[in-house]
Amino acid sequence: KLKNDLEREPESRAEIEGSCPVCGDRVSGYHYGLLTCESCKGFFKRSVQNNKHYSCSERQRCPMNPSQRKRCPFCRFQKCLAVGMKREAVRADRMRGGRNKFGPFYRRDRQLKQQVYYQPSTAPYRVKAETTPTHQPTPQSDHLMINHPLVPFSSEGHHAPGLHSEHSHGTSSTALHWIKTEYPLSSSLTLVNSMSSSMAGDGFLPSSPAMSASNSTSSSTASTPVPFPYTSVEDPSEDFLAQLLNGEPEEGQLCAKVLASLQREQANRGKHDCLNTFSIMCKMADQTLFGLVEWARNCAFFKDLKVEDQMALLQSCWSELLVLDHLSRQVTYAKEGCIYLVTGQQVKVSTVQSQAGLTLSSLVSRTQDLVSKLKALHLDKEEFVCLKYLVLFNPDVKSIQSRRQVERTQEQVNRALMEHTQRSQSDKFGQLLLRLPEVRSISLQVEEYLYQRHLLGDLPCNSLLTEMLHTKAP
DNA sequence: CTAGCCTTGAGT
DNA sequence: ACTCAAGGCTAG
Repeated sequence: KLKNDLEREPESRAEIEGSCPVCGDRVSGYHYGLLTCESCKGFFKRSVQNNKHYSCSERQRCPMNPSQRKRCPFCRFQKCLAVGMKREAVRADRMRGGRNKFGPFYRRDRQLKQQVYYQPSTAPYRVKAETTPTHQPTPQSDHLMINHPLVPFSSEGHHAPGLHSEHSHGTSSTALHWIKTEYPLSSSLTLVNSMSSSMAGDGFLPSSPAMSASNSTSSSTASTPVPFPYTSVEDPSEDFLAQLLNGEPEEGQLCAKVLASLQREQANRGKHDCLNTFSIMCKMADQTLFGLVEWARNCAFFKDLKVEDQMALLQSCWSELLVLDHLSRQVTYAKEGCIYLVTGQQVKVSTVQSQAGLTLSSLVSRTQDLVSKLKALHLDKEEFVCLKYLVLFNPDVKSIQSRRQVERTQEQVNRALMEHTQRSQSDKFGQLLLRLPEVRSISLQVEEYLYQRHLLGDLPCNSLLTEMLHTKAP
């Protein structure tokens, strides 16, 4: 019997842990944010510690597998970052042993995987037969789940001596609260609790590992400036775009995060106390919104703005960002006739339409129309980021203090988008910009719809969504 | 450089 | 006392 157990153990372990997301080799544990093999762990460590800059002699898409991974360190390192390995987890002070702050996340992630593994049929989310008899969590999304801890780590304190100076003392109007603190609504929402508990001490060093193009101004060994990964670019506008792109979150991680939060939500309620579909959608939107706020806070140019301006911009465009985000997800992932949710599930449009009321129904059709138009234009991710930036940096928002700065950024992005689109189709640029009014219009309708439901008491309380609806500028 | 194995040490 | 992710070491 014991022998049986001993024999079976490694099997199931292997199945749960899967293979290294970088090269496919055998996983040896959590390393720098997720489960990877021993060699990729070592490679990542060396690369970050020695501040390596590789380049690729091919077309930056070299195959990654155990036998070929040595061939192209550039592609290997890129893949490491792409799957979510964290530079912040490599210690600047080289201290050995002990645990860092990610420890709790590893534990949580392990638990989540156990759950998912042992109840594949209860599958990640029961969106309830009401609207979706059709979803099957694709094997691909399962794979993502397995390989990504739900970890949006943003800062590893680096316990660098003498670095914690700023704390958000002083001004704290209630409305400003959520963006000033490390995470929005940290007091009330679950998403955040899990992480703020262990990271609260750090204050908010913005620490965007994304971009710091300039190199070492500080010579201290702690807080090594993070090099910009793409160095070989011929065109300045593409370089600029790469910078914007660098802050884009990875869909797989977002998906895992949202799923995890939904799962926690459901765990907190009894077995038979299921949320209705609308509430689930709200929760998804809410989590997506968190992601977008997080994105904005860390993204180039935006993080240089005054907090008040950041707030004003986000409050004015959150719904547009949400719509845009939805659209990009549809364009890149959705199958024909389906709506692709952040969670990786697909719902037939017809199913939704048959259940939806008048307003929602029209909203869905308008959105789907826009999706097909955008699909026809073959938007790439550069173009989507630009649109997001254009929507975010809106100099027409009232009460903006650094209007010049916002304007300049908008112009810069606009120019980059123009140059980028000109090389593909004749008037793609114009076509793209022409879609923005519709995005705006849809987003307004969304807000209105949500507000109605809010008045009916249908919205889950304590959501960022609700808060946004409320702080709508007069 | 690579990658397997070894040593550390905070968190449990 | 044990765990297990960090860093270290070293043959190939």
